[in-house]
Amino acid sequence: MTVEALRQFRALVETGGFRSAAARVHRSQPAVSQQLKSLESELGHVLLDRKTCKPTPAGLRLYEHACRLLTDVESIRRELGEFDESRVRELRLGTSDTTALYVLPPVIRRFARAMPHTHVEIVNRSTSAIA
Amino acid sequence: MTVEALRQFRALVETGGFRSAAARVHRSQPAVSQQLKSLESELGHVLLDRKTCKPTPAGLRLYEHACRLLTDVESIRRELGEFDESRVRELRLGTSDTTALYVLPPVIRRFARAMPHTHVEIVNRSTSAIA
DNA sequence: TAAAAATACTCCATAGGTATTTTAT
DNA sequence: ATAAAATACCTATGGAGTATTTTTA
Repeated sequence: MTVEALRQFRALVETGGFRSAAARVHRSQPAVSQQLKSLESELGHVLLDRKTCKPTPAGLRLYEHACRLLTDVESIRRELGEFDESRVRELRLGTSDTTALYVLPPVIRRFARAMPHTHVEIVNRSTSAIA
Repeated sequence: MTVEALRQFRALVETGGFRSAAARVHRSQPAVSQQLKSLESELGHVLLDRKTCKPTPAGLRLYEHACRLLTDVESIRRELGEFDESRVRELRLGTSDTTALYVLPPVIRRFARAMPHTHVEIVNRSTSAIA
């Protein structure tokens, strides 16, 4: 049972559909299907009625716990986030489309992992404008 | 931030050492080191003083949240577990040492994943005794 | 028949393990 | 000198994606 699975489950219950839930949590629809499936097999219960996308009794119980738990996770993040001292919070970056498309993705991915607290903003303009 | 990382962090705080924490959560010592490291980089704080193995102020806050959250996870498991109806709960298995050593591990792994609620008990005896 | 969910498959990130080095007592 | 933690490296698992099939309204 991962936090991520619970996030997705909450989205399922609250949006009432796999596609909508996927959109809410920024995942693909099959990813949400899979997480639900593994959650169900771990807990040993069907959690969601596939016709109506409404939680079963067991699912409803889980939903309530999940909300509490996720709220708690968010509050941890907020609380420790406020602790923050001197720290770069934002990086603005100007590039051409080509660079943005072919060069940046892996770079940004690594950067975001190394500096999860820095918000990255990318602006695409023509090469000359950027220069 | 995963539930597993929080479990390990709680063990670190409560046992006051990496080796002991690792033993408590059934992981290797480097695994615990790594999880702590990634937790710290995600939350942006040093959480544990490496000399004393005591939590920093931020770590202490996290510890309190972690306890609540983990208790919650356990209560979800317990609550939904009690829901259980007709279900095989135990599988007892007799084998030879050779089979147990060379054949069973991947089989048991798959089985345990597919049937997480069935407790597997393995008894090793000589082939003839098992027969 | 159209929309939604499930399945098949592929790939890659990451968690965990062992072996080893570094650090601290 | 010894014990503990960090680092290096490797492997395997599983989570997520795309493409596709199946299901249902």
